[in-house]
Amino acid sequence: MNKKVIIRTLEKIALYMELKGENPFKVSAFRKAAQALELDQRSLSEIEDVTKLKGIGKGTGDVILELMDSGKSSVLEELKEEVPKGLIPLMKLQGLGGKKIAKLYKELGIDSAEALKQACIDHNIQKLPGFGPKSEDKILKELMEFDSKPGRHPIWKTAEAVAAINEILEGITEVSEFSVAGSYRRTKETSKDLDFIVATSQPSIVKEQLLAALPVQETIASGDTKVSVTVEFQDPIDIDFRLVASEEFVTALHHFTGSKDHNVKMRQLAKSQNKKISEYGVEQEDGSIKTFNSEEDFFAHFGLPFIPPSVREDGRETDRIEELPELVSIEDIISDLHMHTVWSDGAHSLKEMIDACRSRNYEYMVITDHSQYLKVANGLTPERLLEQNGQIRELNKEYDDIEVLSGTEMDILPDASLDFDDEVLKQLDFVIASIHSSFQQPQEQIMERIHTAMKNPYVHMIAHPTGRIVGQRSGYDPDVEQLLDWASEYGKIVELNASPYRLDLAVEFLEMAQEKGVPVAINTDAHAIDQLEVMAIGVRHAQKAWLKRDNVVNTWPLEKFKAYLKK
DNA sequence: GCCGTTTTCGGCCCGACTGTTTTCAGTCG
Repeated sequence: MNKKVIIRTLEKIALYMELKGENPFKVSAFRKAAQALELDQRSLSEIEDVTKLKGIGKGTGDVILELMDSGKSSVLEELKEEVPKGLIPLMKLQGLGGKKIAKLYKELGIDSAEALKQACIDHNIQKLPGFGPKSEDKILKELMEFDSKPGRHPIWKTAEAVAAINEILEGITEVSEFSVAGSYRRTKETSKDLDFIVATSQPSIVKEQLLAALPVQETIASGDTKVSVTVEFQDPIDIDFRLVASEEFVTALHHFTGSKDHNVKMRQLAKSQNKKISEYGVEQEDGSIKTFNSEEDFFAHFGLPFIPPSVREDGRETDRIEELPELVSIEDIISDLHMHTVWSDGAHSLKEMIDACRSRNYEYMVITDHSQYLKVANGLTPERLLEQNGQIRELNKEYDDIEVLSGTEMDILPDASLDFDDEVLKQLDFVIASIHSSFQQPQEQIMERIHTAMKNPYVHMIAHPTGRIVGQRSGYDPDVEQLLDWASEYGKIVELNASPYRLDLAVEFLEMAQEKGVPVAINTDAHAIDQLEVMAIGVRHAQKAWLKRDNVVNTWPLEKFKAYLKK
């Protein structure tokens, strides 16, 4: 039995129990059991006794054992008899939870979205105790928009919204300090909404100014400390602003940066020290509230080093603090191995890219323009490539503060051949191989193409290994585990493409790469000078996989890098 | 339902906002 199926079943049981109005702690016990399984790296067969896992006891353990045994869960089946299936999707509606939905079912027999809609139209909802005209209105509106609402927003879209909001907040003089928080600050690849913490002594003025400056589509909530709006930038997106006093800024920022699991862990830790964390500060044993000047101080108060937002995810980060000093950080990055110039589809010249990298204090860099197959990108023929190679070698002599290496981003063609002959490749310092075409091929063909590149002794790195675009396309679906095994076998580097459009490899695969000892290069794939900045996003994405500095190629000194290429 | 070198019973993270109430439950993050 698949572990994922068991996890989903436990979560489903929790959901049904919620709809049945079960004790909320019992409900969360099933969620915790699901999480315990999820967080355990081992496969089911490797776990000797599931009930030994923290969070799994007799009740949830029995469910798991039954599932492993028979593939069924009698607990879930009984619940399904009591609770109609049509209630499940209603949980997604804003403002409706288990209890209210249970009430709608018991009192009005509502068992589907369709029935709920009709009840709203017939004004039967507002007659129920606990509901009123406003609830009825809201539910109907939610139901109408249900299908049109986008789920999660990819980071490359939210980045634009964040930039626009930052600009607005900078322009409000009553704002003393502000920061984006939430999943965006944790560099999740998608976000459901955006959170901002705004420090001010005049919340009502700031609130007014904000609402006036934003393209507000709808106001969801508007209290003294919280403003929730749906804003229409490119797509509609929900944004929460928390207006707090200056001294509360740090604890509010920590609280609303999350994740939820991280906060739960921190609060448990605080409790064990007889303290209490809230967004307003840390309540001490004597009842006084302590506030902080920085998140560093906040963590230090609990005896912890600063935990970067990017790793505040599943709550286990507080147990991994000894790994933090080894975690790759932006200061460690001394090179970028993948970028384009006007020779192919880039916006800037060789010299301009070199100067931009010098101003970032890189010790070395590689120019990697596209190869001839990619006609739309003005890919280089062998002749042009060798001409560029010559120019790079000349230019490199002019600088003593940076080493400019000559490379290519060579296409792996649909027929599993490579775009350049070995005779050409051997003249280059660094060869990237990547797939830009025929994404729809069956996995065996895709893997054959990748295998060709892996086997070639002159290829050093596979770029954007899955070809995905975050939140838009899933790429060409390679068998990543096989790909990493080959990389390990043939001594190749895999790329973490830092472009927020790609973030390819994804976090789970980066973890896998590190486990297998495959070195990762974080590269910007910059097509213009300003895109060199996405290195910071890539590094934070790498942190989410707990990549160690030593496993990241572009933290290596030039000599070590060159030695690796030679072997 | 799960957990426990203070505990086998009594907790389980904490607080704001809304819409309903007339002091609060439900929902959300």
